[in-house]
Amino acid sequence: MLPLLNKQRTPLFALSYTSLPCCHRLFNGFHPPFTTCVDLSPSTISKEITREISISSLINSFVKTQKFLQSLILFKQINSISSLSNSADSAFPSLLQSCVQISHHFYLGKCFHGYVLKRGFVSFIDINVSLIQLYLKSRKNVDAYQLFEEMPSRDRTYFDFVVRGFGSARFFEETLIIFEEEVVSGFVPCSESVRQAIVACGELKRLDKGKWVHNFVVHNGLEKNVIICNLLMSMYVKMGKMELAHSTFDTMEVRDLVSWNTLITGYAQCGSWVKGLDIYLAMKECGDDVHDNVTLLGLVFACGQARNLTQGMSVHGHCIRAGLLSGFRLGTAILDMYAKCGNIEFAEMLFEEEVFEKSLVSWNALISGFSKAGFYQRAVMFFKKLFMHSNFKPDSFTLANVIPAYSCLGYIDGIKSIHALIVKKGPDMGVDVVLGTAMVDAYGKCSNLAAAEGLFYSIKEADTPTWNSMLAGYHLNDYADHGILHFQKMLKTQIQPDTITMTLLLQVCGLLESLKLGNMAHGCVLTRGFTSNLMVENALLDMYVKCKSVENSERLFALINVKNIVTWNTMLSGYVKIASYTSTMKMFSQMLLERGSVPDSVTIISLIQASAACSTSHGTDMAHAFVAKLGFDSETVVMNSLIDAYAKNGFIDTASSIFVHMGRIRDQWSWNVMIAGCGMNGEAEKACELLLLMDEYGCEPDFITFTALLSACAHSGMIDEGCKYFDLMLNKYKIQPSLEHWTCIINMFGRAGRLEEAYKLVISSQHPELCGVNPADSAAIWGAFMDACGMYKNIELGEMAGRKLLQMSPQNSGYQILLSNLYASTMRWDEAMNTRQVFNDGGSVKETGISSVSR
DNA sequence: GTAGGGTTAG
Repeated sequence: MLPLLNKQRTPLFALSYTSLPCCHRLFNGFHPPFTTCVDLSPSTISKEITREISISSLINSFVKTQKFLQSLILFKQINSISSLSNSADSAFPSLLQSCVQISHHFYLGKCFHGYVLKRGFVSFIDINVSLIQLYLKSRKNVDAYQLFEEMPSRDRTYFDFVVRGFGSARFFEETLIIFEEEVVSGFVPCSESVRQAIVACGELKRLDKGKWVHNFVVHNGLEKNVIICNLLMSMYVKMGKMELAHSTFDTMEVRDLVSWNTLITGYAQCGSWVKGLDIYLAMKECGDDVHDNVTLLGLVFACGQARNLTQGMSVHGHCIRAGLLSGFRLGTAILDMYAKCGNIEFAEMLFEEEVFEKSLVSWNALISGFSKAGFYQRAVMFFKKLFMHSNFKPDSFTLANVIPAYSCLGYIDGIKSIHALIVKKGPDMGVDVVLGTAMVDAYGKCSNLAAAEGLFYSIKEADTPTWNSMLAGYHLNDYADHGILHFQKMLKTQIQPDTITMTLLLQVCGLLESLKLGNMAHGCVLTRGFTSNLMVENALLDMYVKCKSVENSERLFALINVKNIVTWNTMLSGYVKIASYTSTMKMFSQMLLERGSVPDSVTIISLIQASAACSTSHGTDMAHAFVAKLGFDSETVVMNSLIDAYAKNGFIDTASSIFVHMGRIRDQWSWNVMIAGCGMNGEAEKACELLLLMDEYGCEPDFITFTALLSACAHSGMIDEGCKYFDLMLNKYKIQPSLEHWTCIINMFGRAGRLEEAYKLVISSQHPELCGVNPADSAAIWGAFMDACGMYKNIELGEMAGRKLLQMSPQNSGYQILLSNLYASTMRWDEAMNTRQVFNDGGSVKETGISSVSR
């Protein structure tokens, strides 16, 4: 085997490589390890080598015995000796093989490519092929393809090799091109190449090419090849062309279990689980082959996708009878099926009782189940359990499953620690889109838009859901203008908007209450053909409702053929919004007549609001009775709305007794609504007591609680109390004051005529580091102060504030209306009229952002 | 060759 490697000669090489860590391995197997090392000069090596052995043969021997690193080291050494630099020429194919086999192959390969070019060997088949292989292994498809193009003479073997190479490296575009070129050049590709070409068509979803390859198969008599036909079926399945997959199946001369399984799982994956089951039954009847766990896996998946628990349980029974439950992946699939069908307790039981071998995927399926069913605490608990007490390490699936649980619980710290985990050692965010998307969504939900944006722009392969998540973040945090810009940016990319994008876009338009933008979005919905989707239609309806366009919403409502509860609720809430209570009632009666429309808590809330508003004395009582009759009295949201209605109509005692009765079903909103109710009814002291009680009951106040409390104090003139709670909000609860808080407290001082103190507050609100007020809010705070000046007829201070406002945003015409009000308050009518004239010429109030305060 | 778990929404 190694005629040139004689034991007496080998010390020469061993000694010259002693500085390398592989020294011991170098001649392992040829002779005993060396203990003495003497440094030899290159000239000595040179003499020794040329005298005794052929370098190429030695290198080849190394490669044949899989001593790849050694072969490369030897080459490097030889190459540094100029007199020997050409003596390894015939070992180039072997050396390239070594590059392919060991790590850092790309850099080594680049080096060798240089040598190859220098020596003019690039068109030697074995060298070209090895270089291609090398580049493919380093994922450098462009370099590899260039080598293919530069190859002057190509035979069938060469083509087949390159097709296989690109195919198995999953560079499908190139695979297909090279395969086509092979056929066009008049060669008949081997069956392995045909297989690769079929797979490539499926992955690229190129139906035209797929049919062309199919045709090739038929014309070359390959349809007897079961594997090829199965692959053709699988290709059609991947393209969603089940009818073609089925017809291929029908024309097959020979079928095996894989053929049946491909068809069954194909139907299962496209949602036709009934069809999948039919095929399964047909297969049993044929007696063609006995099903295996892949068959059942397909069926279980189908039931899970279809959320068909009954059928799923029957398949489960089948698995038990067939004794396949503990088999390959089946246990996890069944667990997942139960979780998807909402039977999460059973899924947990399967998991805990260990009826099958658990894998990381089983953990992930369970965590996903909890997360989707809204059991966020338990999702987090199992995640922690996996992290601390199992032998598995969370992967990107685990994280993507637990992230929504964390964000729905508002655990920003949990989100941040997962982020740290990803950055530290986890999957690369830029590569894993789904995980990145989940993180963007989570930051959006936790109102950390800066983090969400930072992440979003770092995701290289952002897809539609990623863009949607960012859009959802803008919507959720009231950044409507950013949302519109985001959508416009999206249109400039290759990423296609889907129904969710359109829904979010319409919501953003609703947020802006801009009919103009809404109409444009409507146009977009029409041109992109999203009108047949009920979710989009409901969002469209909601947009018109939010823009208070009764005419458009009624027209659209009439056009929606199949309505669901959301459609009705949107319309009902719309009528409530425009105070058209008789229409609300009429629509509700109409809804009850419609088959299949059962009111839910959202419906009832609109009803309560309408009844309470149209008949102040009895309306709320009637609604209350109705709530009890329909059994909604255990629904927190409904009862909160009832408290609100009673309080708004001045029945604070009834509101209070409902609140007390609610007991355990009270949530943060119940407390907020009750505190606000007390404020409205002049019971600010009671509101303050409720805050303390809320804390005792373990319910933490939020910024809404303080909005209610501050306005209660403002209305009752309890300035010192108001200041105390403002301080509490800032320092104890660490809540950043919003525009509403600032205007409320300035208003409070204004009413009491304590303008100096109000002024101090305005100044303190302007420190961005301290309070984080944005420029638009800042202007609005000055506006509120001007209002306060008007109330106390302090023209001098008011004008000063006006100048400040003008200086801050010269484009903003809103300040003139405030100024005009200020003059009017002291009956300086001429000045008031003049200022208003400027305003009338100046444009719309809506855009100023001040109008809400001046009202 | 067929093959279990993930993000976005009314």
